[in-house]
Amino acid sequence: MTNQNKYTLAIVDDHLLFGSSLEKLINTFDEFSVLFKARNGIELQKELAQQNSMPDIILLDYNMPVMNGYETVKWLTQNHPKIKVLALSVEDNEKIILKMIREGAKGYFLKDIHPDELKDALHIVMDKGYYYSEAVTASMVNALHPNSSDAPLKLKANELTFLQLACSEMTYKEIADIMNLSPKTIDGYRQELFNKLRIKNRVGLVIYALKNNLIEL
Amino acid sequence: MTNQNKYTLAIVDDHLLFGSSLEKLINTFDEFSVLFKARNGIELQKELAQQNSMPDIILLDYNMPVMNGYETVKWLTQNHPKIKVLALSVEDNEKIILKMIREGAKGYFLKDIHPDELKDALHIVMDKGYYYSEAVTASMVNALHPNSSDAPLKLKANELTFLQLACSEMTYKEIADIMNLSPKTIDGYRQELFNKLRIKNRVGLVIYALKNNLIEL
DNA sequence: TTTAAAAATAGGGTTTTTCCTATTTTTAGA
DNA sequence: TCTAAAAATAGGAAAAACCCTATTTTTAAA
Repeated sequence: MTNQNKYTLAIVDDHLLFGSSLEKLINTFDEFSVLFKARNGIELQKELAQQNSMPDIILLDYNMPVMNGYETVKWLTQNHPKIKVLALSVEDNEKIILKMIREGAKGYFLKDIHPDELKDALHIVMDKGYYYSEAVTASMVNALHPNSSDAPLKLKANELTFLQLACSEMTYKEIADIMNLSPKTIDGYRQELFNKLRIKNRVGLVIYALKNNLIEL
Repeated sequence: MTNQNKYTLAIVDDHLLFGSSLEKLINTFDEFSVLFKARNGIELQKELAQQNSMPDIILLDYNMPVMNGYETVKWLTQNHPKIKVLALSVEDNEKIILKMIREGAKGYFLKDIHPDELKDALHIVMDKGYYYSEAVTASMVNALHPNSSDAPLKLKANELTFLQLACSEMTYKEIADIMNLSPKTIDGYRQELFNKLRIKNRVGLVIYALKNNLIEL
């Protein structure tokens, strides 16, 4: 296969070493070659603007500091719908997977994938237009099965404030003073949150707040 | 340079794609070639046992599920002191850096290093025996500057277990059952920890555990 | 084997948290 | 202005958490 006929890729990853290494690997594949690399979505946009030919596939890391995978794939599907985006991540996180696919990614795989599987995936995505591994399929099945519905669960402003203050060593009485409310009102917030969040005690509150990034440590 | 004269490396990383890619990259360096790869410390031990020549350098990922970077470098410095270990991680975490260096790693760098810098690092480590980047040096300086004293504060095994269990919605009575101790003993641990950690209540325990990576969320 | 230190257990009291249910006040819309 | 829903407040009581001091058991070392 001549170089002209190869499918071209772009790699978007903030880990230089990984990006460069992956480039070498892909260039050993007969039918693929790397057109360029970028460190984040912004750099990608610049590269695409000054490139005279578009890549067929973009390998996109989810975890990037500047313009992350989610924002980037969103931008790509709007501005370059022909380019197939494959999302890449270290995390086997169902939410991320679904988010990326909803936004238009044609596939998703983990960084511990075997190189042969990557090669297969590249072929398949050029062939069929998408590549969904078993893990991804499983996630989608789960998503259609809203058993453990993970609705964002909106908290009212006061509830949130209380929740955040509860993640400290203050007593509820002290929290009531700070919020300028009766301790009994605070007690109401507490009970309401216990019910909503299906938790049993104040430690549950702290854990919930942490898991949902409602407080910083 | 003939293949015979090249310095040899081993790569230990649980992310297959990264490991394989990195291998390709390193094999493009004139003076280095990859002898073998492993996915964790256990696999590395097996490989070393059946290999007839030892690698000059081992590139070791810190984050591995089975036998992690810390344990692996410890084992290596004891069993293969001649092999130079370079630790590799995505996290710019001072504690990890220092831990690895104390255990005998000859260098540490982040996965967003530039390939050229990696190449330089490999040369330097073969030349001088170690490679400490600016980031690492900064960490060491900080370590010698115990301004914000972060004394590790050793907890006894039982205290630690209790602390971890306390970061749940269990009552102390339930924790006592699990640990097969009297609730009074648990109460003793609690009080002891409150004094040691200068905290006032159970929420303080949870926060302490989180801040010191004693529990996962 | 003796002994001192460490670990575990106990008693008992105070405070805070947790859990009901019910009433008053405030707010927003008809 | 009237009214229903939401928010705030209250009382009371059981459970859990918290605190201090003291005794028994276990452990390790002399």
